[in-house]
Amino acid sequence: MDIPLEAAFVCPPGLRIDWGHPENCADRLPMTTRSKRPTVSEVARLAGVGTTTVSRVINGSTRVDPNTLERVTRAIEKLGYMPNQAARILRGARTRTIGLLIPSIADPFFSSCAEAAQAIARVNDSLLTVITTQNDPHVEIENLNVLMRHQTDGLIIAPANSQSPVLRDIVQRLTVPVVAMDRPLLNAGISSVLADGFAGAQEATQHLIEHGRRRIVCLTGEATLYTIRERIRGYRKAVESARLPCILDTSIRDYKSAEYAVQSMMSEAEPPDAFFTLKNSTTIHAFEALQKLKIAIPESVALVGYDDFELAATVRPSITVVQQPVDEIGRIAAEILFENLAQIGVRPHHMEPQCVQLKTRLIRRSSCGCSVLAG
Amino acid sequence: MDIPLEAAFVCPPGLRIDWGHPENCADRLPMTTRSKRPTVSEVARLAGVGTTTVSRVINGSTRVDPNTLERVTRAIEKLGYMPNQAARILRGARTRTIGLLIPSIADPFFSSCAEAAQAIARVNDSLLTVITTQNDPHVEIENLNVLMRHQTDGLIIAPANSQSPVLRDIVQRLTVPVVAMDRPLLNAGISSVLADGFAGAQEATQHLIEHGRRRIVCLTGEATLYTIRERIRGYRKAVESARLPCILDTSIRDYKSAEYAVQSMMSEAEPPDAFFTLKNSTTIHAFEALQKLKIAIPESVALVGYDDFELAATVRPSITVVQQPVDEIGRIAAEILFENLAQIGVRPHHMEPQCVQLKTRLIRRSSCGCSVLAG
DNA sequence: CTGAAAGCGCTAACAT
DNA sequence: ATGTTAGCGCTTTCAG
Repeated sequence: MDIPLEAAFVCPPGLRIDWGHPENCADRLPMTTRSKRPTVSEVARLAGVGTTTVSRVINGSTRVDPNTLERVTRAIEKLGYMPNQAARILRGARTRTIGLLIPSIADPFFSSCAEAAQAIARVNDSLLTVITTQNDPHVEIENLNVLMRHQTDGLIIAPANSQSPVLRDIVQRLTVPVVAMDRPLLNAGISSVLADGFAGAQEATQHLIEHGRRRIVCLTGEATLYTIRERIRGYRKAVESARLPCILDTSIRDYKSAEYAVQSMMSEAEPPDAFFTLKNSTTIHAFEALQKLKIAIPESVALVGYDDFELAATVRPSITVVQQPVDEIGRIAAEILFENLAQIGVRPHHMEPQCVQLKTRLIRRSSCGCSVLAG
Repeated sequence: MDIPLEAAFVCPPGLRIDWGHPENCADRLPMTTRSKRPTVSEVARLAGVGTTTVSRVINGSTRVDPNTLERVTRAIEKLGYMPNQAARILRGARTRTIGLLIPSIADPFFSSCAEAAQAIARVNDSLLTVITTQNDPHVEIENLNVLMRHQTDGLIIAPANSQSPVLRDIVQRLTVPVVAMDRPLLNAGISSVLADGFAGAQEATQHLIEHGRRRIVCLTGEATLYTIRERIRGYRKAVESARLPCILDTSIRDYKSAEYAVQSMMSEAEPPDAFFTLKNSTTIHAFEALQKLKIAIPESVALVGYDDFELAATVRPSITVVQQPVDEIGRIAAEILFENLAQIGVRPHHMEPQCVQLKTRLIRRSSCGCSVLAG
């Protein structure tokens, strides 16, 4: 038994929803807003003991007389006492809060990562504080400072720029553990959890080649992100190995640009026979444009997208994609962070940074030319 | 000028990425992990002043000699000093953290709300801590306690059960402001920000009726949530006003159950001529089932869904939906929370609770029978 | 304009 | 087994 009385804080008296005694409910705290919460000394006074004893009870020390323990426990319940976190933190305790610094919460990829990370935080009795960067390096650094001011125990970050020397310097002089997620932070000596975009893109491109496609155009969207670059590398590797042309198009930003790009490419002398899109929005825009222009998928052009999305299987034709282990990424990043946290104090310095590369999975549906069972 | 030197904390010396002096970068803090951060007294000593003066400088008091201010500022920068939040909080300052208690982060609806709320928190110089309930009342209460232990300044919550007396009691005796989001918490005397599901569903059903549909089946999915109930009320109102049968089906949980439900209904003597689905997943499952069973939309049955989703416009036929003001909900909930926070101390008790009902919008696409421009 | 000192609530030496 | 006390880092009277 470690912290036997935590239950008293988790569910203060009368608030237990399972085994509560209704008669305890109504009359504990006055309805007028209590501005001051009870403190250890008040509990101590009521129980007729010293503050140390109360502290020991709260923290589950066994060296307390069963009799006193009983009295103290009752005093705690009577007062509805809850320890003041700030005081504990001031004395050096952890804040039990970790920070998550990501481009956006609304992005399904990152929101899934966040959900997974939060679950791990919960298991480790910690909270997750989410703050977004919109991929703006300035905002990123500012928010990183905000997080540090709030003394989060550690940090998971998806760096806007994997090579930013400024960010690297800041992270290196941080005294709390940091884990990079989805994108590494190069030479910062921190662990990172990534999906293997190179292999994923290579496999996808290779698959298209096996379908007999010869002019495979890679629709990158904005190509500044590390992840996108890796995918480009994978694509390039595959086409070059097959002595096929490497054709990159970075122009697609929205539906309009997609329609324009597709239309002009398809009316060239040697039109593409496949598109490989490197991110979700690009896949969708390209798909819509193809539909609108009545270009048959996969007959005229095949389509493979990077990153799965809910309706990829539902649209007609269903879209073949490279699927990333989204939850895993968030989960493992958080797990590594808490492992690091557990090491602090045990070993003089932080753990050896590790770089976890997660495998992607090619989900074969119809748009690549595979014939799949309907549904 | 309010807190003129916060800049010093936002961007400690050498870490400014715009106007930084590179030569300041490398040699400030020793590479060995500094376990102890500098404190006010260290700054005071270095600047040759008292701690009071340092505090004044930090907090932007104007009553400081320009000369001393200069010295102190330099000392702060030299040491890379950052105030210790815990100490401030212990003295009664806000934690500048608000909590968000939602069913799931991965759900696009709530992740969008969260993004909007986080943006408002940022504007108010606060952090957002997200914690999920999976709609489990037990988890909800436990997590609410966790949040309170962490002394968040306030709380935004999407209650798993709008009528839970237990949750109501807990919330009522909380000393921090609470705002309900998406779903109210009845009789708890707190503000709430909701989308008007009743009106939205009524309008959608009405629209189907205007298209000449007579047997409109409402596919509710799980019908325990407040929001779903409101939508059912709206549907019922519309069909009953038109003296049409009110047909509810609560059976759809996944693709399988959707296929089964659709198939059996369509083979009845009087098959439905329209489906009104009350949530995203139900819409998608029904749509897939209809596709699979080769039932023409909207010729055989029309389809209208509640809640918009990215590809609703892309699938064929495009799906007519009731669109909720997602960002607004998160934004306004957070705004009200910070308004309440601002009132504390000014007025003796919290502000009058307000209930904001946001209008939904019917997005007319093809599946309802409207002929829309392609795209 | 500036400084000394008290005290926020808690825990850990160090007594007893 | 239990109590006394110092002090975490900060702000804020209250004096100078």
